[in-house]
Amino acid sequence: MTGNRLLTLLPPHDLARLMPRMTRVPMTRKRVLHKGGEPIREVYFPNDGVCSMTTVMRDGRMVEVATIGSEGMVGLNAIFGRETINSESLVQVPGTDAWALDVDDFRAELEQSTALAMIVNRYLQGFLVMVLQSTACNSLHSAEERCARWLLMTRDRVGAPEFPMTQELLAVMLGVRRPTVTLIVQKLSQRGFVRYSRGRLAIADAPGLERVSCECYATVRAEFDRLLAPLAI
Amino acid sequence: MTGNRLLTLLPPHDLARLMPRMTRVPMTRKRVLHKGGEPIREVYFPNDGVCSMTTVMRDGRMVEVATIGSEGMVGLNAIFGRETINSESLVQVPGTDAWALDVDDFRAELEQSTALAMIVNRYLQGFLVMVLQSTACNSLHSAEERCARWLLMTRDRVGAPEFPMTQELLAVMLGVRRPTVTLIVQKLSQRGFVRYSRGRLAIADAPGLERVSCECYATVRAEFDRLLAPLAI
DNA sequence: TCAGCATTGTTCGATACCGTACAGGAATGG
DNA sequence: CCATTCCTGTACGGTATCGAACAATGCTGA
Repeated sequence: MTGNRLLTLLPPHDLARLMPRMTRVPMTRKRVLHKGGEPIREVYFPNDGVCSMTTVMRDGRMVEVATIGSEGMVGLNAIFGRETINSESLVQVPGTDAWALDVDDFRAELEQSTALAMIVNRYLQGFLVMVLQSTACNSLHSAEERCARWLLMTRDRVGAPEFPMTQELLAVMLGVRRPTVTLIVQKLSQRGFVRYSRGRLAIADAPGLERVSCECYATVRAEFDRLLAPLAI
Repeated sequence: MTGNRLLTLLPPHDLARLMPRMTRVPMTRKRVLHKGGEPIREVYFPNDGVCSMTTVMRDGRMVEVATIGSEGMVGLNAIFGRETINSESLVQVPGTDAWALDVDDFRAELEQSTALAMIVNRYLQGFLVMVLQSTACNSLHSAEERCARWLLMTRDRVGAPEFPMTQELLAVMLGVRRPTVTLIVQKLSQRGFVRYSRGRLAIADAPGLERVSCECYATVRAEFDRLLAPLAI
């Protein structure tokens, strides 16, 4: 049916009303879901794969500010209105598809369905914690720690220990240069935590990887688990 | 009356209903408004001065994740409930006082007053943009650029080009060590952008400081100005 | 099969910042 | 007025990461 965690939490009745208005869009790599500066037309509920919300600086440098997978939605700020904020969202790790919903439909549904409003509210809460933690993380933790964190987060979201991932993309995620990523990945390989070959990354020793990752991984994950636990709704 | 921008935006009737339930708390330096891990009891609307929302890591290292002054409120996440998130809020730059409001009163008022809900919603929007921008900023910009940005932001919030500020605090704000701050401040002094002496910082050449600051200063400021413009309510 | 492209590996010097330690000056409180 | 505490300046070697090339490898499509 759907692999998206927010949609899964919806009561069947609410979900049934929503489904006819949603379309499937393929989660192909590098697909741009929201372009910076353009109004949001649709919001997306990924069933798998991973999307990045990025900020683009004036000099063209781009860096990830938030990661979104099946636990959330792309275009959260549509709750505030159609205007975009200074950021761009795109698919980083490909998946099968995401549910796309027109912004107006989404906003209308938020009014009608208290369940959806509550779920989106909880996701917003988790999203905020994630971004706050990332802010601290980026100023205190090394590129290696953050790399390990990102790989673990991605594994959780794609639901598999192996996924396509170029070092170039990883460099954008972490806000470092690509050669730095090469060094880090080599280091992680030598210690047996990951295996890497030409665009495919496999996590070989997750507990080991978690040891070299910073605490931000566990913190954010615990928060999402708490907020999006089925029973809590 | 009040110097807090959110309260000022309230219609007189709504503000009048709120005032009797608020108390003044002095904005003395290092005063802790929300302790990490403890439930939020009150939210605060600063009239002046600057507060920091910080994240504390397991090893004790602390770093600022958001700055709050008279343009906002401390304890925004009370909109989600009483539970704290993994962060601590305290006064960084002293001011005269802030309005304190009991969380339950705040939440009740959010239900009753659509004006307050709308204003808080707008502040949330700005807050999110600020934190997202900071995430990117922390991973791309140098300590010097971020320092200049922080000083300009602080000037805007205290409404004066001179304010008390130790290098130790500045180091926590920026997530760097104190000796690094010493070097940066010396550099900014030599170029005539700031004057500094024992706990007092004065901005001598704001346009100059803005030139060495990263673009994040202007971006976030423009966003808050847009969102909290009186006419837009 | 081969050309072309995307991706990865590697080098180099340069620089920003760390970690730690210590010393001196200014404010503060008894 | 003295002791203490806070704040600032400074030093040092060490490390992470930059910036900018260039080489090497594997994929892909004509």
